[in-house]
Amino acid sequence: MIPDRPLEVLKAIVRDYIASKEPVGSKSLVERHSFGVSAATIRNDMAILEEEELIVAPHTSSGRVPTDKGYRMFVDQLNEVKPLSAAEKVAIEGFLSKSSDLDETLSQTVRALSQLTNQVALVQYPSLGRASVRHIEIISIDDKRLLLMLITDSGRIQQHVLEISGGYEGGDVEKLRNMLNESLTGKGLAEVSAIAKTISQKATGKIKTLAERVTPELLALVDANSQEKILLAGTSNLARREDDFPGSISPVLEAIEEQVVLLKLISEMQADQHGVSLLIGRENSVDALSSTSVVVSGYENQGSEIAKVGVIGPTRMDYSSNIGAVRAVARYLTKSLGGSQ
Amino acid sequence: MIPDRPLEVLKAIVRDYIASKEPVGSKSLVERHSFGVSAATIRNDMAILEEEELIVAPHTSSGRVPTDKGYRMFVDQLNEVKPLSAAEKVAIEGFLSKSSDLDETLSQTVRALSQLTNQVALVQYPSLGRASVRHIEIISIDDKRLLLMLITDSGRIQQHVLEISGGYEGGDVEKLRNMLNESLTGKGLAEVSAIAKTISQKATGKIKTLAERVTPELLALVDANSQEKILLAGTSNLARREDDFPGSISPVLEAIEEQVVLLKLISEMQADQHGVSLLIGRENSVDALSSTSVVVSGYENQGSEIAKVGVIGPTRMDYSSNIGAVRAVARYLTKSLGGSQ
DNA sequence: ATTGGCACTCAGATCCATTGAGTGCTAATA
DNA sequence: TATTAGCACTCAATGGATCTGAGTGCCAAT
Repeated sequence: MIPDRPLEVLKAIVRDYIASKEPVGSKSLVERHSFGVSAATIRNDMAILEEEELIVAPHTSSGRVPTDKGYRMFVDQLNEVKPLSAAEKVAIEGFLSKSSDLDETLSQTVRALSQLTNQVALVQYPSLGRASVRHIEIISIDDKRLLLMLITDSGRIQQHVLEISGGYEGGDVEKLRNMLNESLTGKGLAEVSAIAKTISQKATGKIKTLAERVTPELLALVDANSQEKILLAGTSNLARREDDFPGSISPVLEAIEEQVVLLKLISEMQADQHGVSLLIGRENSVDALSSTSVVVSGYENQGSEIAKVGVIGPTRMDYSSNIGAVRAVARYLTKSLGGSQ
Repeated sequence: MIPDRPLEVLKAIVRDYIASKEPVGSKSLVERHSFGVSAATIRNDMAILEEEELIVAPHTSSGRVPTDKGYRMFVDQLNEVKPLSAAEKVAIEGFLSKSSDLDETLSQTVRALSQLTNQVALVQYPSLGRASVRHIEIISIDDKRLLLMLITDSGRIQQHVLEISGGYEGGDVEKLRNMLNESLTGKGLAEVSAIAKTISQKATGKIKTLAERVTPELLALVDANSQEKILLAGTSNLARREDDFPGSISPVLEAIEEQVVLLKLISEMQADQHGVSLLIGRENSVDALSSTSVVVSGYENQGSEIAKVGVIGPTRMDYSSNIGAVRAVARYLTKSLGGSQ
């Protein structure tokens, strides 16, 4: 629908604007790129683009700036993303190969991604969804307290200390633990609730008392596990791009700190052509984030996507390299999890 | 050494400047406060203060602004800090009474403090120092991986997943766990290294192999435990006070994200009169933080200080209420830990 | 020791002219 | 029909020049 040259012009505008932060005009455009035509022709093309709301002029008679729609068209046209440099690959490998511990892996990943892209990086913890119980552990810390742990097959470990009023014996704890593990290991988290109840009922005597104290906490853990969690890194990268935000950055930072908002945002995103999914500017529903874009990709364990990883930055970002970085990091993460799970 | 009225003038200047962000002059000073004297007299007093480098004029002939030294004198003169309102107390209680889990307690605390003060709040995890081993746990997750846990008496729980190449039996793991607990429980973290070695030597056969794999990881955990950790909240509060920072906030945010720097800073701080310790502006050694002040207080467990909690914000902050809030939160935290440990 | 008075300073606001990159339109051209 | 040169026009940004007012330091008088 949009002719060829105008499309090229759009791409050039986006690229120049990303590089310079200055609205770009027809003259500088013909100077920097070699379209075989004159500035006047470019102006005609720009009129088309403006008609389609792909670009807009901040003031009557100054250069043009891409709209959200313009950026969108730009990335949709993007058929190859900037691959990582060898050095970057090495850096990622170094970051990720160290640990087989989920917590560490994720926190290293998010830091790596933020350094790679110079954006705010985020990684979502593997969520309940398809997760199942790998192991339940109850440890007696002292005679008044128990440490309850839930380990899921995604590698996520959740623990909670609970206080016990009445006395109990080591044997009881062990019995309860075995009961729980026998009936729950391998079960999906969603099923835990129902099963745990029957255990409470089956038990007798002291163990029953104990079970009645422990199972609610176990369910709370499951709940906390399903309550998704996000790890952030590189917040200061946003601040460095202050000028890309209209009034002040602080509402943006606030919105990003608000995990619930972010989670809702990224969980609604579905990967497109590059295995990467993005929201540009007002495409996302959060008002404070109207001048930011989000780039995420899913990462997998055992063949199915378990959570997302990505970056968030000003709408005026280098989409090509950010998409490349996010995609690469997601792959490395998948590989790293696959290797150790 | 500094006469009475000038001191009062200093206090008024600090308060007015904090409230208005405008350099304050002699005239507005006599208007807003009822010194019984004229503006000219105030000017004389201000000359004294300027002589002592407690205040400074941004430009020849504009109002005065407190220097770091001025703020310092101000807070040192502060003999009563703003107590929390009833509503604030209720809010804290609500925040902190929920959990007996260290992780949760701390993260709730730091969020509460940041909301209370509208500053960036930070809490340091209890560090090794006087901490000792309460319990060591080894859990076999599957036939290739073990989960190693270290629980200290400060309530900190640290875990690490490690992969085992050779096969092992459940009994071996249990034996090793018992050996470790018998010899390490109650011992200070500093002693763990030496003792763990002798265990490796004492063990035989399969257990020895296992021990040789596990103890290094255990030491790494101890190390990670001694490697202090800080929890932050409310970063966006800094951004909201953008104008209080000369060029851009981003170097400030960067410095704050850099845990190592922060840790060094707060660990060198020693409580003064109010049980609270503060660094004002350039009193701290970090360049990027030269226009911020740090307010911290220690919190205790079993009678001795185990870590710090506090806020960091622009030098132009409301010291009185921030000191009050930090002190109160530290006390609540101490109480909350004492109750559950 | 305090004060009224006064000359002086200087950042910030306001106004104005200039500049220049950029536009839209039209008439000529390939 | 698509392209282009030319031209009048717009308007943000820039850089004085000027004005204003809050604030100062100092001095002589109380």
